[in-house]
Amino acid sequence: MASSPSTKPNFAPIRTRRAFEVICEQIRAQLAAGTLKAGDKLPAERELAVEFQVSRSALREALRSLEVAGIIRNVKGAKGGAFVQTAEPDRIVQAMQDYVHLGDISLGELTEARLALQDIIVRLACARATEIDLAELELIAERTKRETSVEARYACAVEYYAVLARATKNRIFGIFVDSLSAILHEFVRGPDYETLQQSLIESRFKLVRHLRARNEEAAVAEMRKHLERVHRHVRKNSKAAAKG
Amino acid sequence: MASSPSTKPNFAPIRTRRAFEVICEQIRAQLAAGTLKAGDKLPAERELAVEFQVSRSALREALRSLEVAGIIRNVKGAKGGAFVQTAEPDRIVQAMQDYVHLGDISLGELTEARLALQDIIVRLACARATEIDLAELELIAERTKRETSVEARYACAVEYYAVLARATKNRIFGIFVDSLSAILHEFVRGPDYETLQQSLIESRFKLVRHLRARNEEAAVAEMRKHLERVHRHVRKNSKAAAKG
DNA sequence: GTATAACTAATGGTCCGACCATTATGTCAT
DNA sequence: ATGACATAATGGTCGGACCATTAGTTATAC
Repeated sequence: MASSPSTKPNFAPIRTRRAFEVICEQIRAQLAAGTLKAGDKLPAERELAVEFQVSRSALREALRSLEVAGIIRNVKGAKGGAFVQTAEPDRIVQAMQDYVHLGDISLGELTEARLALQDIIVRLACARATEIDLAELELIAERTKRETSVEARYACAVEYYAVLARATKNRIFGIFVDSLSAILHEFVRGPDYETLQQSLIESRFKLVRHLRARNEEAAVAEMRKHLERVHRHVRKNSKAAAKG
Repeated sequence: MASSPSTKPNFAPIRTRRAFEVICEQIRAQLAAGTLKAGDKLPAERELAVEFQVSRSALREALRSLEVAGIIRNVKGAKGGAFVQTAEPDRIVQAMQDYVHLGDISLGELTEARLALQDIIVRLACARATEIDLAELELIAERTKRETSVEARYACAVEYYAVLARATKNRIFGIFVDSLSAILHEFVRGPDYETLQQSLIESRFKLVRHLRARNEEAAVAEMRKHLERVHRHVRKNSKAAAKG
């Protein structure tokens, strides 16, 4: 406001670099560079603190961040320490869940994304699913039929989608599907969910039959029909919850 | 191994619940329940520590986790504190990046996923893009032409994809695209990238023209052609890096 | 009166040192 | 050999201290 007009301010936003951030970056860099990889063990906290020339508290905050990010796992006791983890998509799912909770992502966006995503997945799975994949899908569908609790059957459904995604041989789709499943889980409860579940099982068998026949269009159509029923239910519940 | 065969072990994996985890959960729960929402300010650390009956260190580790997860932001000074953040997809992108670094997600998976994703996005954008969206896309393409540095032009490309994703009116796709852009960024460097960039600009204009004409198939075809060129380049670089 | 400077209080960031809980390993008595 | 016990390593927690930054308040200068 009171700046002289002759010189353009052009200030760069200063950024206080906290100790733990720098430590995290260094460790992440070693990870990207490959000097650190899954299974490796970091030195003990007290040792690392000396190495980085920070207090143990600051170092611990860095390790805690990395642990929360799913990069390391802290195990205590003798021969314990911070171990670099193998990749787990859980954190991505968690991040997406946080995002949805914090923001105003609508149910419509979620269901639309899922529909579009499953379209791709079914097409790829139709081309690439092995007999092992198909058999596993059938097995899960069979198991779903035998399960008694609503919760157990839902878990089966999640697994079914996950295995289907795996059949694409592309793990990226698996992550996306897992994330959406986890988020939509919160909306799925309702009075008539149990009867819906029952009627969905047959659809899962049909899908496998289409996949085995490599009938892409029929498979996609079956999945769309399937999901649209689920989403109708979800929307109804959501509306009921908003009213109640 | 040495367990008695008469009794099935069936042990539940015990889980040491650390203080900071419990704190995180409670705060996350309040978030999901809506009692905490974006913009709210948490009590001061020393105060919260008393409330949770833990030491300040333990509480700080919890806050640090939440900050790393993008849920809160710690601002210091008087009237500072932990503020609940508005939703930012950055953390999801970060989580995906970590996953790729840690795991063995191949370049092929990344490019395939991007291709499939952009297919959907182009189709949706074709149906829903407003004139404002289209004008912005053109503006970015124009700006790309004027930029001189490779890095600046790449930033324009990322922005172009982001705006295109926004044109779908579904933020989920935006997140996916941002994530893949960030990850693929690492692979994009190379000797002849500059000449490639130049030749890609025209393709961006063409895509906008197809979108404006609501010609879905032409738009999808243009995007596929565009991406396949980029991915060929990326693969070549990747192979060169592996050899070198 | 107004503007500037100095002071004060609140708050996150860091450090230190201590102790606890858990775990692996070595040791010793039986 | 085997089981109980001691030992050491290591993460988890605690409490207190001080620093740096920031917003508000008060004093001072003009």
